[in-house]
Amino acid sequence: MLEEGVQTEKLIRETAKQIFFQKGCLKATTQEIANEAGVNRALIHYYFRSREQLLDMLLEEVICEKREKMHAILNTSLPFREKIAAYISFLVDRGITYPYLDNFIISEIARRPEKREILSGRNSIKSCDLIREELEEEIKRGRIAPITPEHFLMNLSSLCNYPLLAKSIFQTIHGMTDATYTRFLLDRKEVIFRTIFNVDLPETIKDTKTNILSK
Amino acid sequence: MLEEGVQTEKLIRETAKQIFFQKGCLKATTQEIANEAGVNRALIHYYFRSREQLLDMLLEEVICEKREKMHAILNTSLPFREKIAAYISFLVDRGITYPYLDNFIISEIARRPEKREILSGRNSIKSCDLIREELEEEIKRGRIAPITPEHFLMNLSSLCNYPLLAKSIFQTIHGMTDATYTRFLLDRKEVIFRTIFNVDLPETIKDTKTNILSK
Amino acid sequence: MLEEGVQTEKLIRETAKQIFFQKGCLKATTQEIANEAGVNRALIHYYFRSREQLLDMLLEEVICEKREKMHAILNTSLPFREKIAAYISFLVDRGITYPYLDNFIISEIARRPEKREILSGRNSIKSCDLIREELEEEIKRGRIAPITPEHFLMNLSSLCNYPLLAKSIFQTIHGMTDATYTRFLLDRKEVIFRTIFNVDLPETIKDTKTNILSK
Amino acid sequence: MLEEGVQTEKLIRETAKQIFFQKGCLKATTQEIANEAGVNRALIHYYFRSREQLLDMLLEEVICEKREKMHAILNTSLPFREKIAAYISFLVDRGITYPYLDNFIISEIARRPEKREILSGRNSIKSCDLIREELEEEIKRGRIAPITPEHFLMNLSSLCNYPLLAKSIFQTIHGMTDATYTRFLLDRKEVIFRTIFNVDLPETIKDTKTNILSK
DNA sequence: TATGAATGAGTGTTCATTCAT
DNA sequence: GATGAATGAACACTCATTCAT
Repeated sequence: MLEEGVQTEKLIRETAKQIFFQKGCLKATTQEIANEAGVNRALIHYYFRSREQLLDMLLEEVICEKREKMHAILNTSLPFREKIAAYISFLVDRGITYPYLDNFIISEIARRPEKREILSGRNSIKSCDLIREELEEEIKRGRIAPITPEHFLMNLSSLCNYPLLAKSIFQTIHGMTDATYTRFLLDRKEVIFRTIFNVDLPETIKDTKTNILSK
Repeated sequence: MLEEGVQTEKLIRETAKQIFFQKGCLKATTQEIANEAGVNRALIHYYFRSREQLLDMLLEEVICEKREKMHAILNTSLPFREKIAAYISFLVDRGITYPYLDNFIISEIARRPEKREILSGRNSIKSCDLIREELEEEIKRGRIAPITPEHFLMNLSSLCNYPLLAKSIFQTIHGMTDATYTRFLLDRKEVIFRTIFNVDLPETIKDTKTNILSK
Repeated sequence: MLEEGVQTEKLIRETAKQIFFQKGCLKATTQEIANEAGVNRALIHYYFRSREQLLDMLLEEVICEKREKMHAILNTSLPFREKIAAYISFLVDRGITYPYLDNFIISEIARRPEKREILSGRNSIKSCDLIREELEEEIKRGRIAPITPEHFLMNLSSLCNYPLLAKSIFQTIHGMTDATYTRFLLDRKEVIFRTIFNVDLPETIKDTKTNILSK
Repeated sequence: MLEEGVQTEKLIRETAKQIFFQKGCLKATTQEIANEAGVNRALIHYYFRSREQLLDMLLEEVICEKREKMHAILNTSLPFREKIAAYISFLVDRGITYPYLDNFIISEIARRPEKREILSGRNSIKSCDLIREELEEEIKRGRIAPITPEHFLMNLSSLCNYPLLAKSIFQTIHGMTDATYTRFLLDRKEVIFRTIFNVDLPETIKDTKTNILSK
């Protein structure tokens, strides 16, 4: 195959994602990545020039993908509550896959503030603009307590992301096993919906293709 | 003075806290700490033996202090909602002081899982046990939607901590200045209360010594 | 060449042996070894992981080699006196090559008693067992004064090794040049034989392939 | 007392001798010496200016003392064999007290050849000159095989000193306990006499004040 | 006389990176 | 494309030494 190299590049990228975003090894060395991927350390530089550029590429990739999916969900023509239910479900599932992603981004930006750029996708519409009108409509109808879209989204993000980020802290304090904690996390999908809207997640939503109880 | 050394030790400790927990420089070197504190690098080893032990000491100190204050708040004889209002206020203020603390803990535990010990204070009562009965009472009275104490506390922690943790992310995405963001954070005290209890924060609480709008 | 690295590794090893066992620089730093070998300091860690492991490798190598040669000599079918003559010759020549070896071993064991292991080769036969019977036979025949094999071997070792070990001391006290001292050492081959057996070293032995006057 | 300082100085000196010459810790730090002596580290510099000067002082002291006693023995009017018996006894006992002394001297001289000076006591008569005539007389009388005084003394030194120096090596190879080895060393007093003179150590010598079986 | 505090020079070690093959 | 060898820059850490008290 001609694309043997392409596969190797992908192998390195996926391995690095695992190490950084799943295992949370922020300081993982190129050697550790190479070992885990079963390739020569020098190959990392062959494909990515430097550790730093590999990092940036990973971040860009993972952040863009996330943003696109989030926007896709918010752009659907679903009713507001279903849309948010899908959003919650996506965030939680995403967090289960890459629990340390936020942690990683935060640390990286603290280290090199220039990297903020990666976050603010060029000419991309802000999430809060996507829901502003709908949210106002819901408030007007009295289906949700008055709140700005920024606080609304921050609430959502917080309730979805923090429990994943703080997995190790919470698990330790409450003495939960990995299984118990994953169960706890999935339960949260409903809890978060109820906390946000102050009503139970309707059975109709649970069963739709938004698949809020997946995984 | 006899306590000249004690002062220097404290200076190093406080400087390190700033660098690690306020500036979020997880990988700060001993040299950077020494420079910032204006002392010789070797002094850090003189007082703390190793970078690792300095880290542990800082964590222990800051975590214990936080846990004690949190428990103190939850142990007061205040009505439930006031207690929680105070709790929120404390968490947010705390987060403004040391925004990167959770981030730091998470990274440290990912690196050295043994450090979980530092979190689980010896023979300390779990927070959720402190509120279990009161929460059940509130639920029975219909003053809050049914929820387990674990999820209740997780909601609280998430809503308070994440916005601080993710300051750099959110600030970038929404193009907020530092001042705007601090304002946003303080606003959240009321937003969080409303999100949790689905009622406005009563004026009476705002004005009491729980001082929910402080800072 | 494929073995370029192997050569460099050997270069480092041989250089280190010279510095430690010939020049007697017990405290030689990795930098000094690297300088002497004309390589980068980091290469030492590339090949040997740590200074400690380099040391252990050198010791193991040099001790094993010595033990094997000693046992080979004691296992030959030569007459006893010739065997011992060969043994003396080997020890003295060996000592001229690596005068500080014993000194090094002694210091290392004082520093890390665990290293005794390196000395006691796994399942290796003790030297004194190899000569016990022959020595008893010689004593019975009245060709040597009664002595235990342990004392006999200790006498041999002492008479051969100490003059090399203490080269600097003796040379200073007696004001000998390097050349004079080497002559003195080679003379000792005969002196030692005479001291042990109380007879002159026979001309026949001198000329044989045991080559007692070599070097 | 006015001489409190003098006592402290002596305490440090004796402690250092133990560490260096008895325990064989060549690389012992000033901190280790201070700890062992129970004094402040800075005191070592107060009394001895530097670690190096402390070392030199210890060496000078211990070497001079040894040389004087050795010369005293060789200068007595005892018959030659008794004199040598006393010499052997002294060397072995000395070695039991400070087994690592020679090792230390050798290492120091390898490190700083200037220190040879310490060995060659100013205007002191060489040991071999002290016995030359007597030895020649003994050879003429046929009481000992022909040998130069240099080789004779080297034999003596080797047979007495090496077993002490190489204690750790020999003990390991032959699996001897400390007690067994000390017994072995004391036995050597007679063995050495026999090896040198090819006759048993007379009972009359054993019982005299030269006390060859002491300790 | 004695000491805690402070420092500079060095030491082993790690790591990302480069290069010849 | 891929790799072993090699390197420079940095890192935590140690230690003898100095100094003010």
